[in-house]
Amino acid sequence: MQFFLDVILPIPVERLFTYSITEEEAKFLKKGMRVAVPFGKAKIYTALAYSVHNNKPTAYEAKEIEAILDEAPVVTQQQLEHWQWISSYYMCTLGEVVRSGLPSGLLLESETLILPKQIENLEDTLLDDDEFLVVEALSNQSSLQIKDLIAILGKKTVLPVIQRLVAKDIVSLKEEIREKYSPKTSKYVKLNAAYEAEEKLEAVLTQLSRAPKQSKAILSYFQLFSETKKPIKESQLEKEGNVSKAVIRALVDKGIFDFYHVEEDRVSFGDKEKDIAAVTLNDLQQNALNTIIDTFNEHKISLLYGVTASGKTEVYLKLIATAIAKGQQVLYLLPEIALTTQLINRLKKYFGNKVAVYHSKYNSNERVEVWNNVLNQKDSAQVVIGARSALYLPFSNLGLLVIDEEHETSFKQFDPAPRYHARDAGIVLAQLHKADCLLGSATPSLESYFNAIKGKYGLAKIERRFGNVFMPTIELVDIKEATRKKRMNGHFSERLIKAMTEALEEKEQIILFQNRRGFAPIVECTTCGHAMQCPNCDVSLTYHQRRGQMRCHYCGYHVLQPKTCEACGNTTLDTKGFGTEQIEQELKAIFPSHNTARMDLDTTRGKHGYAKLIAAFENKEIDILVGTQMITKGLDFRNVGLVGIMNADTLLNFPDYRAHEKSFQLMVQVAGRAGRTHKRGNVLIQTYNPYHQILQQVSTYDYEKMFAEQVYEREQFNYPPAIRIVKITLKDRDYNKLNEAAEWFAASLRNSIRGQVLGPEYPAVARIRNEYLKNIIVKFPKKGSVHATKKSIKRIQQSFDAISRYRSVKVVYNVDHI
DNA sequence: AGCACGCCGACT
DNA sequence: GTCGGCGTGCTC
Repeated sequence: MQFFLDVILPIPVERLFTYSITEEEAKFLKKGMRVAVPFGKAKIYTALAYSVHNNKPTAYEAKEIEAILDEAPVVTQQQLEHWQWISSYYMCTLGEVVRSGLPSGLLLESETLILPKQIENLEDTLLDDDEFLVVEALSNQSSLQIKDLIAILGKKTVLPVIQRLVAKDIVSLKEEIREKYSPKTSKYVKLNAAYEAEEKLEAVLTQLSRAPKQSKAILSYFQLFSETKKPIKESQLEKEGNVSKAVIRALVDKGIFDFYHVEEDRVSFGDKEKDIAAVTLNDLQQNALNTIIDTFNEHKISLLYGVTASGKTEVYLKLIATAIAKGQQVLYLLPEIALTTQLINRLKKYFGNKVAVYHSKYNSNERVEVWNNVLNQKDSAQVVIGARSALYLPFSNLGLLVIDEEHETSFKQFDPAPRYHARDAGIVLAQLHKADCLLGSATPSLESYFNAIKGKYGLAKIERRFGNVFMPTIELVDIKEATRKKRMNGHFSERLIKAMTEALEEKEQIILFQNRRGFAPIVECTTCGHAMQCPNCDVSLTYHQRRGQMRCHYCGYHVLQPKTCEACGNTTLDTKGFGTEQIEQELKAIFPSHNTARMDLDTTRGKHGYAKLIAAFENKEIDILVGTQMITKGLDFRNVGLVGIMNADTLLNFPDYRAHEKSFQLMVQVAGRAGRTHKRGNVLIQTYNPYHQILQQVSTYDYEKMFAEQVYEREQFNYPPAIRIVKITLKDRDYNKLNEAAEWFAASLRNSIRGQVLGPEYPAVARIRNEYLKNIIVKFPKKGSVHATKKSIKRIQQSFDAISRYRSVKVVYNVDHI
């Protein structure tokens, strides 16, 4: 009897791949273990074991697996079930889900190594220049990687050289898999067992009378040990005991001290815990909590709608504590930008070392550690706080899922497949685990609120701020008139400057919101109107003042800013529009004696960039902070008296059916940064159109009205939540081929789908990285055949792929696209 | 996704 | 004349 294994490879190919295995392996292997398999010409890939069977493939000879990488599954059954749901719902392959779900530290790939075979005493005439360079490099190093060769030879095509050398039997090749994950160890020092008895120790100390540093080291060791009652790290003895490394080593050499290594969690926190019982809820919070618990008892999802600074977090804390007490795992999902140290510290304060963090700024090793801790149900990862990718963790005992800032559109993954929405995928995950699921927001998404008032979700509200602080006053400032009368100071109206001056006099801090980074989006010639375009994409280049560059935000193309207009040669270049950089600059001119800072993608790069800015603002080193979206999330600043929104119109005029909903949410969230304690805060919104319905609704915090109006509009124009949407994007370098292909695709869809097919149409940016884009939108009713519709679409793609002329056209699906 | 094979332009 | 560009097809 022969045995075979079907595996999931982390590649965008629909099917499973079959490998041959021995009977022994067949007995050992379980679904969810990793195996290393040869795939393609020579590479070794990590694959996930899916099923063992005896059906010999007929069309090909199955290869043998290379190795089994795990003793026990690293991916659980429930996870696989969830991943399968993601793959089918979001129309991508299971392999793509595996690729984005498994931390890269667990997904190893082989690397080709070039090893010397016979490089001694070679005739120089046997070798050409490239070959000689390789041989010479190999006489110094035991092996080379392909990337080394590229560097050594200074060119990309190194394979022919390698092949020639292999043919001449001078080098050999080897595929090596390297485990990327290495546990972190710490070096500890302990007294050798032989000296533990007191008299022995005294003898040693007398023996060391002529080595004062060494005897002092031993005394320091004992002092530290009696203080902490814990094992002593070498680094600790070095620092706190004030002992040099050389002295410690000398003692180890004498056999008095021993070194030993202990594996350590990189992501470990202090164990100081505050008692959760000390958190008291006010009546509003308590009511909300009770409502939530009631809905959980009905096995329903719950939506917590609490205004900004109403104390939603305390409600979460109580629920988390309950789940922990039951021994369950908890997942607390947040949008990436809201994952601030502020919030993490708050959680750690109550749950101490039960809290693990999982997000993209964590490196591969740290992620693997969290993964393993969750898999093994370790206490140290009982509460996971993370960004959307934390959904992929191997929970087996999930009791509570909290999705905070539920309305955030960044929960939807945009670029590589799977293009999943963490809120929706999270709800499915919770149902799979029969876990409680709580969505929280100060400005719920239309979808969730829609579900709540239809009774599908439970709804809990907190309608007042914690401590009865008033919601900030919102004032709309008409800048159309001011602009016409030339009474604007750059982008600042007189009203805003006055309010800022007052706030600064009161020693309050100010936040200014501008939803665009960079200095100015476009540099335009005032003579001919020409703006520089990106050569690879259909967008204007953006001016970045600090580097004096014109940059493309889509492909990264950049050039130095030209002095004259490319088109007409005039020097009348002028900036149009404005970003955070320019606001900051104007600010410095208007308020030269105050400290200003800017917070956007550019200033928060790196692991700690963000935290530093936040800390500086908290410590009141910064008076005025200019920022993008980033400042709206999860930050709880005590001393902000004024918030200014520089230009509300750029938000409202965004070409997207969600623009109004998003503007409302963003502005209310930004406004919420003001006056969170004691004094009532102020918000100024500058706009050209103060009578816009959304601005009116923002200024009165009228979510209900916004909701009713938007839902009505969506129903009228056939948009979610009334219906469902799949966006299909086709891409190709060939403009004509793309058009033809897109028409073909759309026509086929119209033929076979019950629902509306819109397009194909060019998106706002119709070319990116030299690829032309065209979108087709499919709208279909929620009721009925969501699954069937997707199946029909997939079927059409199969016929599409069979047309050889269209082979190069890439098709991308975006289900529930935002 | 990678990677090899295969066919056409700009240059050691 | 080659090197290297990327279109096309395949991977158990």
